[in-house]
Amino acid sequence: MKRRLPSLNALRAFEAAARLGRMSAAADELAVTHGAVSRQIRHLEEVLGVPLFAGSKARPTLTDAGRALLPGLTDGFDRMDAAVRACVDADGATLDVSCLSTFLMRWLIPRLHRFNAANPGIDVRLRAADQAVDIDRERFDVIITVDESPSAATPPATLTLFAEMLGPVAAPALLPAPSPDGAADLRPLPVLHTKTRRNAWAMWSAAANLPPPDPARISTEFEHYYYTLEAALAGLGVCVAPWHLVADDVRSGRLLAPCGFHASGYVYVAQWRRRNRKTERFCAWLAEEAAAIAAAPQAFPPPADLPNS
Amino acid sequence: MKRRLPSLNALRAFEAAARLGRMSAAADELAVTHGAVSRQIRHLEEVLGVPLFAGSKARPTLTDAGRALLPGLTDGFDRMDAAVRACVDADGATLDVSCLSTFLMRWLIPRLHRFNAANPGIDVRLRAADQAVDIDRERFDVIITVDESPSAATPPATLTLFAEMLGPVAAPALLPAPSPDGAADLRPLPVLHTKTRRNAWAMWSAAANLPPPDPARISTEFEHYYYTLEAALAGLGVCVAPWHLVADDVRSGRLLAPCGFHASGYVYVAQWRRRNRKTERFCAWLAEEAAAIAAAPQAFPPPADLPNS
DNA sequence: TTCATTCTGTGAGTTTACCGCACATAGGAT
DNA sequence: ATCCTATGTGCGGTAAACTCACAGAATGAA
Repeated sequence: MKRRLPSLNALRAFEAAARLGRMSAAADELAVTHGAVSRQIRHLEEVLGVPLFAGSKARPTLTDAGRALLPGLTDGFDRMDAAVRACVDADGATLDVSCLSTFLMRWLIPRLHRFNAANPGIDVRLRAADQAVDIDRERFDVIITVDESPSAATPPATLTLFAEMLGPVAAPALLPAPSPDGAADLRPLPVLHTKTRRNAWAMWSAAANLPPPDPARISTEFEHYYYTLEAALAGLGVCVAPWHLVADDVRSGRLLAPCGFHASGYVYVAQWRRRNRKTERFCAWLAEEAAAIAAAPQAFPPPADLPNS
Repeated sequence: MKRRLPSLNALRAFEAAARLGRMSAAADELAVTHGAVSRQIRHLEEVLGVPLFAGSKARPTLTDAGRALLPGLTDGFDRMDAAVRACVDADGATLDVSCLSTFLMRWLIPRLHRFNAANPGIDVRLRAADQAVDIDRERFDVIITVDESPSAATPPATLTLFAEMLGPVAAPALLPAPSPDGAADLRPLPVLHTKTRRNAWAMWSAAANLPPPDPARISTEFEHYYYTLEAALAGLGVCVAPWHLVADDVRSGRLLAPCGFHASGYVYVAQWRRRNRKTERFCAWLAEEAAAIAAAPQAFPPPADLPNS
């Protein structure tokens, strides 16, 4: 006897609302508006020909029919969810990674060829996401982000990659001849800012215990950190950059960091929900790569008055 | 941990295709085209990041991932289906009845008040359906139809209501004074036909062993049997009518049936899939009502040459 | 009581998912 | 070789589903 299921989306909306007791809560869980849930449930009631919720509009309660319907649906959805999880945990499925966009472009992608070479069977799918990603809702295997508020009720597994170290960098062509100790005078240089991280200079100055640059100095603001770094490389001015994003450039001499780097307080972390072979391999590789660039020249003795007047 | 299910419709399409082994079969089951199933599965593969079918296009086979996904989905959908069935079987739900439209209007609806009075807790929802209704696919509790091809592999439970008895009827005002034996001369009357049942006169003439009306006679064709009956009642001519639809009119004298009625071979039946309290009550009531009108005057001696020249 | 808050119901308008159609493509069978 | 069967896909249309904004109704606090 064939199945005769009503709209699956309506069933899902009802299941969430019935389980949580409120349509608004279901709307949150399903990432839709309460109106959408309300309509879906009404539609389901019409199709089935039986009221599922009753009582006051502000505090609806399940009817007998609703109570009869709920457990089977919850069970059914749970089983389907388990099946999907098992499927995407299999080795053949891609490894989905969410990552801060600048980190993605300047750190992860340049190194990823090594992971691919070592793990030819694992297909990595990258996605740039600069706003907070809800690891409970989105289907990512690993999320690389900065640890700001470790307040989640059930915190996901977390691998600390490294603490962010900030320091001013600029192209060598822009700087006057460095003094014998390697320091250079940054004061005359234009200052580069980034719209999405306006507190970069302030964070650095607090961490380095040095005054921020004079607001009166020539400055340019870019939409994206990636542009700012490119601008610094192109010799447009000096910007505050995280060590891990410029380590290769500093080591190769494409950028100079005359003031060294200081911890900003941010910590880069990789988070995951389910440990499987793919996730383990990737996180292990991340840890290796992170360790390889960990030695930031934070001990570099900065000239006392360099960055500002 | 919240669920992270991909599109439910895509999951359903995959489940059907994987279970049946062919996308076309899934398309049949889901009552969509094969293209729709193909797209849904491709979409699912993209979202999950894992191929589910492989092999030749003409004979796709499940991948390991697909095999891992299928049983959980089947189980989940089955549980949901069971929950929905239990819910609609509950007393609070409506009783959904599909019915041939003329039968609905001229037989079921006029009698339904008695069912409602006797079963105030059961809400009947009627739907007219003149083409064949697949009781396995549509969500009806009872389907009233004519038994034509009892060839279904797993025939549903069936209640025979009565055999169809056909006979010519006309309004008394249209007929000349009847002869002493109650017969009347139908020959001069216009003949009423129905588009959806053009074989009515032929069926009757075969059953009654009388010649069909002369095609040269004045005739009118109506779109729907209901109109034809109304036309006969209004004195527009003579039509072949099933006894159960005109019994009340004949008994009250609004229609005359000078030739009596003869079995057409069609049998009216009620079918259902799941027996529950509502279905039982309704079918029992149907049987009662059917029995109450069963006595068609088929023994009425027709004049040998009445209907035709 | 009265007001503020919270939650659901709903009309209007918009987006998007989904589907059908028609054709292309590709194995497998006779 | 040719037919048959089954899936892949571009295009276009439609209905489902959603958002928005507002209304209505119950709860709790002042």
